[in-house]
Amino acid sequence: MKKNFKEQVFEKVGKIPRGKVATYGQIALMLGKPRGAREVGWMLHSNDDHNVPCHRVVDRNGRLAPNFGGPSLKSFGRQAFDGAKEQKRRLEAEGVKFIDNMHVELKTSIL
DNA sequence: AAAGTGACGCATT
DNA sequence: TAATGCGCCACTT
Repeated sequence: MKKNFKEQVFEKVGKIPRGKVATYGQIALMLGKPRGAREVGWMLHSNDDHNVPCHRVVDRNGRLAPNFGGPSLKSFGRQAFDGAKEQKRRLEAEGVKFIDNMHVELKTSIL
């Protein structure tokens, strides 16, 4: 259980204001790693701290992380993505607008 | 230590 | 919401 990177990632994600989302790439950029997008998402899946609103983190297209469509997939099925429905509802509750069932308005990104 | 892995990003097909 | 391949960086075994 290292720290460093994860800590930084969590901090950035935790700083995302309510009603906004951030992309892995942007977070990575903030950490000084323009190509570290993967690592950002990785920390989240590896650590999935319930204090970190992973659901506010989307990919560069504004799409949410792959939910694998159902809780049957033990791979993730975490509180972060309890299900596309759940996640969408959650983000909408915070003021994030969806352009599709899986896409949020990138205009709502922190950048 | 080396290889494998991965919730991405971008170019190409 | 194409799919595939390559690159990047950190973590695990």
